[in-house]
Amino acid sequence: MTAAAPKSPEASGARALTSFRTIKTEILRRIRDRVWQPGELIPGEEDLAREFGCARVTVNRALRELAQIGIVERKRRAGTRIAEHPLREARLEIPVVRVEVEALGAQYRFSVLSREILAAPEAMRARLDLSGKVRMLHLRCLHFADNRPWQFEDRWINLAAVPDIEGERFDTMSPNEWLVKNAPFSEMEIALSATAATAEDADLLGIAKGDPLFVFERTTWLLDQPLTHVRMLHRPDYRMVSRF
Amino acid sequence: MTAAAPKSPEASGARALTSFRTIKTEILRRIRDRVWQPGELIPGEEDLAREFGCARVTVNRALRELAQIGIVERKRRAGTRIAEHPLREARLEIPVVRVEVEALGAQYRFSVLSREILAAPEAMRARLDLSGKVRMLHLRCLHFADNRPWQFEDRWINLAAVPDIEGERFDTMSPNEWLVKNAPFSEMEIALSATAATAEDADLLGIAKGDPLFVFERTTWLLDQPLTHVRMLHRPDYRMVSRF
DNA sequence: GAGTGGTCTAGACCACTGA
DNA sequence: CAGTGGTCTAGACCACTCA
Repeated sequence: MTAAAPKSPEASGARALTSFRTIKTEILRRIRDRVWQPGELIPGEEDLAREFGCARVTVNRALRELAQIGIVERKRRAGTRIAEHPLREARLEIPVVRVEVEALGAQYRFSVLSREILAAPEAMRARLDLSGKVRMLHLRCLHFADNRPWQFEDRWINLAAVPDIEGERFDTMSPNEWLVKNAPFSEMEIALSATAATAEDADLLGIAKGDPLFVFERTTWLLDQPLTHVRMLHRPDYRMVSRF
Repeated sequence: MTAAAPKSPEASGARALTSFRTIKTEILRRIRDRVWQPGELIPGEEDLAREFGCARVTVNRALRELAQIGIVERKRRAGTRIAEHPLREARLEIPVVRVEVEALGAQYRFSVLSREILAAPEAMRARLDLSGKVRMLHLRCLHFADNRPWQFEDRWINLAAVPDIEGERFDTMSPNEWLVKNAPFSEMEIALSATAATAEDADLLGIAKGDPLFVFERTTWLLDQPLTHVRMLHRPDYRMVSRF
């Protein structure tokens, strides 16, 4: 018997019947059809592998991915059970503002309102888990779609972690894009909220003071070293959507 | 040689050195240290496996997970390259409102403002990819933290997909929790935005008309069958945070 | 202590796609 | 059409945890 050949009779000539995707779907079906109820313990990997006529690793991958999205909960020794409270994770695509604007068919433009290098203020040090004296680059930018203000960005960058950015003038590439291109990260914290536009916000974004703004804050790290913190304000008509 | 024993000399007695986690970290390190630059093609799985002294599957898992979070991009035949625009995904935990409130040390309470069964309005059918005559349950609920309004929820439920909910009175369990417990889903769409409180919103949430509200909309499906659509409004001081 | 999931190895076939 | 990633098999050791 060859390696990839299915073992179960009903699967003859139909690889897909024992693929990890098929197993995921079948498990979802059993949950939907109440064969397995929330909170219920389901058979172990070994048993399922025997039932599906596949290797245990294949069942493992299916269950691992279902656990990742919160459909089942797995514990050693305790086994796998259908999640009672599927505290699911939503995945949000983090857009590059230029790409986002251009995807709407609008013309993208940005402007750097201010640029200064200074010691990190206490609040920023706390937010980034930094201590001691830290030089940071503080930038304030406005992004436009067809010359209409689209997003106001207030960013702090840890120069110790991203030294190359100190010489950048951002004539053609926005700080956002420069960082995306040159400073990959492995960890991130995001916070979403709504706030009322201050007089300055309103002036910059071309809206009225007190109008609702969508706030997107993001902090990133690479291997425990903080890179940047950014606060982005969007006009009231902005929607962040994700389907998966 | 036993199955799990590492092959590389430096790994003797240190399994972890060739684990998929180690490989992920090492790849991130190389990106950080500019050994591999954005856009660059990195060695194939086979080569890396040889270099790290591990099986190709192990490298595969490391790279697959890095691709999942957008650090690298993979294509058959073309190989794996460091992402130029790491359009990363943010992961947001979707909270059960009761759990969220109780986590703050506050007392949770909810109230069903209205409950009606009716044919789906056109807008809702479109949103849920439904056609024809569809019976839906429409619910409006208010959630409290220590008797202070916390969230206003406007929900539509597809009775064909979740028939058992028709008899529910929601005396003790909120619709939110009932669904979480009884109607697992496999697909979801979320939309985040900010809006100004209408007079009714303001009245319900105990804030002023025009105050900024954080809006969280969610639609869920199980195996292509739409389950529910919900629009949740939060008071201006609400923040949705996630770190990973 | 024993059972379950977590992970690794070695080898293989296959699908896709870019040179 | 050849090379790369995608995935599967079979077998194994190990870590954690619960009874």
